[in-house]
Amino acid sequence: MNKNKVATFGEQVRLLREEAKFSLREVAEQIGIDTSLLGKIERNDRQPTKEQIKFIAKFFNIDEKNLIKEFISDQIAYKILEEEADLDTLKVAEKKIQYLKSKKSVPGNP
Amino acid sequence: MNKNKVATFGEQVRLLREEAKFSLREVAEQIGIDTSLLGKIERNDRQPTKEQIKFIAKFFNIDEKNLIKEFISDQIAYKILEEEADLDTLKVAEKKIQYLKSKKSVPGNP
DNA sequence: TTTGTCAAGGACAATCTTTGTCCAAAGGTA
DNA sequence: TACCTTTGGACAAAGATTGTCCTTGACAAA
Repeated sequence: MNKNKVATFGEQVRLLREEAKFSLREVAEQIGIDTSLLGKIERNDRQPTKEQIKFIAKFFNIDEKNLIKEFISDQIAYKILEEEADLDTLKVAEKKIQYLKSKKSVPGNP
Repeated sequence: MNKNKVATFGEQVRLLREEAKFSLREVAEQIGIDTSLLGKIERNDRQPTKEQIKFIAKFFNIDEKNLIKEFISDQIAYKILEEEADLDTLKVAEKKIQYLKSKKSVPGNP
């Protein structure tokens, strides 16, 4: 798969599947879920569980951690869009992550 | 309030309240919620609704949009932390936001 | 046409999560 | 003691999500 192409989690899964020339049914069966559910996941109208992501990664033989990252970044992207939040909200979030990490690692802090 | 200080949504609300020398009860009463709930919001163990954020902004006479941004960035920060995701997940999210925005704005696209 | 496969999407029960309140307890102050 | 503040547990009510089943439409092959 083209690594430079930006695509949502679902789109990426669909691409993987189409490249490998599988039908939804074939893949869903292997993963152990309903055909319809996999279709929804590919269209981003159902969120996959961690388990399902693992199965998908295993099925297509791709890195699981990376696929999870794709999923989480999707969730963040959708949140920003649906809240109509400014892009720079991400910058604020980044600062907070560092702040919260440092906070946690200070000994004697709750 | 010091704009350079990074703090979570709840911490910021608490600071505002303490600076203005109000008790939880006094503020909660005005906002129309339980004292305990406001306390939890300040400790980030309950999420405020949009409505509550509006009331809080009004009460302390601060910019509502900005407070909402603080809230959303909090949510993103907590998500990254609890998923133990890489910081660069945010970069991926940013690309996806742009991608999704451009996708939506192309005429003749679903 | 008919048959078969595929994907899209609606409906819905089951399940999981979150919300908001009430209450009890701990700590402080007068 | 009496009073006030904050914390946090428990829990019903409300809300959101999941996964499945089923129907529909599109397309291709026989």
